[in-house]
Amino acid sequence: MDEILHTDLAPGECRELLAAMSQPLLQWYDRSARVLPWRERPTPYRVWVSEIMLQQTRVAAVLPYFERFVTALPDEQALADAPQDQLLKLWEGLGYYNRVKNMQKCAREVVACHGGRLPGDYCALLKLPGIGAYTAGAIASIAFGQRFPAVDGNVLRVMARLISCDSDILQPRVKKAFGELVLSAMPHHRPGDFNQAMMELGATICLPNTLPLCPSCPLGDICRGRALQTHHHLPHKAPKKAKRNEQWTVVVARWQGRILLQRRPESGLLGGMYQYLCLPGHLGAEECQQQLAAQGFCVHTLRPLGAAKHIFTHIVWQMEGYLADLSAPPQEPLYTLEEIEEQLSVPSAFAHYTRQLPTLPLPL
DNA sequence: AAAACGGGGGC
DNA sequence: GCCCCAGTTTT
Repeated sequence: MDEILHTDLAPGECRELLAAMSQPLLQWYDRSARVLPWRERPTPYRVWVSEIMLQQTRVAAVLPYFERFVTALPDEQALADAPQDQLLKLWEGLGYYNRVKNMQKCAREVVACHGGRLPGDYCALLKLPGIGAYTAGAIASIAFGQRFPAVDGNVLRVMARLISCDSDILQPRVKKAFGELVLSAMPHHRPGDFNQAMMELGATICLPNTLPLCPSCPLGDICRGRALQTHHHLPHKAPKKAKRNEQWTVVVARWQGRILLQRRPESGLLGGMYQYLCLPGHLGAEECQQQLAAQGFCVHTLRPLGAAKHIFTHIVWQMEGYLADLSAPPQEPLYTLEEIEEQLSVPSAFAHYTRQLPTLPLPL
C-alpha cells in the first residue's frame, strides 16, 4: 500500500488515525449535516437519482432539478417508460447527458431483471449501466445500510490531507487504495452516514484550493496534513492536457416565425439534443449565404447575431451567429418558441443565441 | 491507462 | 475571463 499511497505516516500511526476518525466525524455530521431533499426520504430510487445528479455536479446545481425529476418520474418503472425528449428536458443544463440515458437503460434493466426495484446487492448494482464503484457504494451504504466505501473527489481530498499523501488521486489504483483505507475506517454501524459525513466534510470544511476551514474541522486534531502544513497543496493531481479549438457558424434559420432545429446524433457530444443549423468554420455573411443556398435554403435576409464561446471539458467552441429569414419553407422541421422552451433540450452552449429568440427583429 | 463527456462556481 | 471541479464508459 505504501508504494501506492505515499505518506510518511508509519503503518501503526496510520491504523491509529483511521480508528480515531469515525466517532468525531459522525458526531460532527449529526450536528452539521445539511438538510437536503434526498436525505429526507432516502429510498433507493431517490438516493440513486441524487447520486447520479451529484456526479461531477455540486449540490447547489442539483437542487432545482431533483424534486422536478422525481415528481415527473417517481419510480424505476416511470423512468423506464419516459420518452427521451422528456428525459433530456428534465436534465437540460445539468450536463453529461449520458448520465440520464444510462439511468434509463438501468431502469429498464431493473424492471426486466430485478422486479422493478434497484437491487441492494453491491455487485448487482455494479453491473448496472451508469453505476460504477462510487455510485454502487453510495446506494449500498446510504439506501441499504451496507458497509461499502463511496469514494468521490471530496473523500479523496479529505483522505489525502488526513494522512498527508501526495499520490496522484487521478490514478485508478490510488482511488482503489483510498477505498480500502476508507473501508478500514468505516464503523459497522451507520456506514451510509459515515460515507456521507466524509463527503459533507469535503464539501463544507475540507475545501479545495481556498483555505480549508481547519479550525472548524472535527478531524483537525488528528489530521496529519494540517500538522505538517501540507494540506494546502493536497490532493495532488497530474496536469491535464490542453483543450482543442473548434470554430462553428451558428444559423438561427426562421420561417414564418418558427425556428429550424436539428437533432444531434444519438451518440457523442450532446447526443440527441437539438441545435440551430451549424456549419463548420467561421463563415462571413457572403460565404454563409452561399453555403445555405447550396444546402437548398432560400435565404431572404441574413443578419449577424454576434460571437459566442463555450468551453467544454475537452473542447472550446468558438461560434459566429446569423439570423437567416427564409423565403420558402425548409425541408427540415420548424419549432415555435414555446415548443423550444417547454419541450426541446437545446444545449446551453447555444445560450447566447437561445436568449435572443424572444427579441429577434421581425423579418424585413 | 487515457480520452470522452457539460456546466457552474470561485477568484 | 481564467482556473478548478470529477464518476463512468469507451477506446
